[in-house]
Amino acid sequence: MNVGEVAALAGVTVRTLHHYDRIGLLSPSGRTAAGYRQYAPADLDRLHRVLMYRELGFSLEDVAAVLDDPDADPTVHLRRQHALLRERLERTRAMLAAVEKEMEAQHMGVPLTPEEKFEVFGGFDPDRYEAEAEERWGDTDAWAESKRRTSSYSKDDWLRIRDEQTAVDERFVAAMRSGAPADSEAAMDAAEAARQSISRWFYDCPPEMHAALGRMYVENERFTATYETVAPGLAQYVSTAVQANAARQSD
Amino acid sequence: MNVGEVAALAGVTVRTLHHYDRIGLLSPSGRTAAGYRQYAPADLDRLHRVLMYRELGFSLEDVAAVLDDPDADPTVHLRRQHALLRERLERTRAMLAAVEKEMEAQHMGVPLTPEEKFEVFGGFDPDRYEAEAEERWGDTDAWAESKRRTSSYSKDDWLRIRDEQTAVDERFVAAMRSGAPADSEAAMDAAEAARQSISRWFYDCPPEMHAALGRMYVENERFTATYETVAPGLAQYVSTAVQANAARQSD
DNA sequence: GTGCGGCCTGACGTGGCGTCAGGGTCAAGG
DNA sequence: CCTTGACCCTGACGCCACGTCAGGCCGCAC
Repeated sequence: MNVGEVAALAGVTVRTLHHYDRIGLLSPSGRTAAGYRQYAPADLDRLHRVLMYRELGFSLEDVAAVLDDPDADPTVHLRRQHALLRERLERTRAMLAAVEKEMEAQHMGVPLTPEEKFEVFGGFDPDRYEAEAEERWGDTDAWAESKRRTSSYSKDDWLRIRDEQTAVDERFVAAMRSGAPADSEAAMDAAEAARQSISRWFYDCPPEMHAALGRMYVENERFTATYETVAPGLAQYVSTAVQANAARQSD
Repeated sequence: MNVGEVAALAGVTVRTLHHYDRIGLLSPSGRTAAGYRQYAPADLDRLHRVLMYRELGFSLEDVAAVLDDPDADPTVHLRRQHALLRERLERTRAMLAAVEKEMEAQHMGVPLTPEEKFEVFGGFDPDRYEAEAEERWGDTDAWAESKRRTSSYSKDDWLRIRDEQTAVDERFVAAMRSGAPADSEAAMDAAEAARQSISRWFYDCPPEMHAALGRMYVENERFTATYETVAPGLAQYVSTAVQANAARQSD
C-alpha cells in the first residue's frame, strides 16, 4: 500500500505519515524504484499502535520508546492500552459528575465557590500525577486498590485526608525541630501514623512497602520537593524515619 | 489573587496565564500599582470554563469564541460541556471495546486483519465526523437516536450497512448512466431506498428530513466530495433525486 | 539593608504537524 | 505514443500553545 491509501484507511493525513517517517517513528518497510513509500501489513500494525498511544496522550517520542521496547510482547501493549482507557473512562466520568453537580447547584441557586469547582477538575492535577504513578507502580495491586477506593471519595473525605496528612507532617516537623534523630521513637511513631493513614485511605501498606515508599521520598524529586517546601531537610528525615520504623516492626 | 496562587489552584503554569492574558483570552480584571496581575472571582470562573473547553479539545481561539458569545447564558456552557463529555465517554467505551475484542482475538489465535482494527478506531475518522455532525445537528433527537442505536452495532452490522449503502449508490449511478433524469422514477426509487436505509439503521428519517439531507449533499463539501469520488455529477444527481422523492411522497 | 521568593516583560525554542513550492510518476484515454 | 490529471517526492516555512531562559523590578522577613 502507498501513503495515500494508508492515510485514508487510518484517518490521518499523508503529511502525518511523512512526519512519522522522518522522525523514524514509522518508516515503511519498502520503497518502489521511483521512491514511493510501500507499507506492509506489519507497518499498519505499528501505525495502529502509534495512533492508539497518541490518542492516549503520549508524545511521539514516548510512543517510539514503548513500541521499541525489546520486551515487545503485543499483549503488553493491549493491556496497557486497556488500563489507560479505563483510567480515561474514570476521569471522564468524574468530570461529567462535576458538571452535573454544577448544573444542580446552579439550578438551585446555590453558587459553588471557585475552589469547589477546581477541586475536582484541575486542582491537584490528577492527570500528570496519575500518569507518573501508573508508570512507577505499573499495575500493582496497590495501585488498583487505591484507584478503586478513591474513586468513591467525596469532597469531605478528601478534606479529611488532607488534614490527616498535614497533622502527620506536623508531627515529623515537631520531632525534627525538637532535635530528635530520625530513628528516634517520636519520629518512628509519626512514621507509623503515616503508614496507617495510607492503609486506611488508599491501600494496604505493610511496613516493607512503606519502606520502599520512604526510599522514594528522597529518590523522587516530586516527593522531595513536597516535603522540602514544608521544612528543609524534612524529606530525608521522613525517609529515614519511615525505614527505621519498618525495621523496628520486622524485629 | 495573583498569578502564582491562581496557577496553583487551577493546576496550570504561570506562563499559561501570561499567555492567556496576552492573547486576550483571559485578562485579569485588575493590576496592582507595581503591575502585578490581580484575579477576581469572575476571572476564576472564566478560567474554569477555559480549561474545560481546552480539555475537550477546543482551540484557544474557539474557546474565546464560545465564551464571548453574547448569548452567554451560563447554562449553555454547562449543557454543551455535558454533551461533549458524554460523547467522549461513548468514544472511550468504544475504544475500550475494540481493545478488548483485540485481546480476545489474540488470545484465541484469530488474527484480525488491519482493516478490522482501523475500522473502529481511525477508519472513517469518527472524531472529526462526530464533531461536525454535532455542530450541524446540534442536539436534535435524530442525532441522539443515531448515537444510541449505533453504539451497539457490531462489526458485521457496519459491514452490512456499508454494503447496503454501496448498493444504493450503485442504483443512483446506474440510473444516471442510463440517462434517466434525476427526477425520474428510477432515481426517486433509489432515493426512497436510501431514506429507508437511514431509517432502519440510524434514525427515523421522514421525507422532509431526507429532503434537508439532500440539500446538504451539494451544500456540504464533505458529502459532495464523497459522492463525486464515486461518479462525477453524482452529488447533484442524488440531491435532486432525494428532493424529488420527498416532493412525490407529500403529494 | 540585604537576601530571597515572586512578579514583570521580552525573546527564543519546541512538538506535531499544516501548507505551499517545485518537480517526478503512473495509468487511462485520445 | 502522448497527454492529462491524480498521486507521489523532498525541502522549507508557518502555526499553535505553550516551555524556558534572561534581565530586572517588588515585597517582606531577618
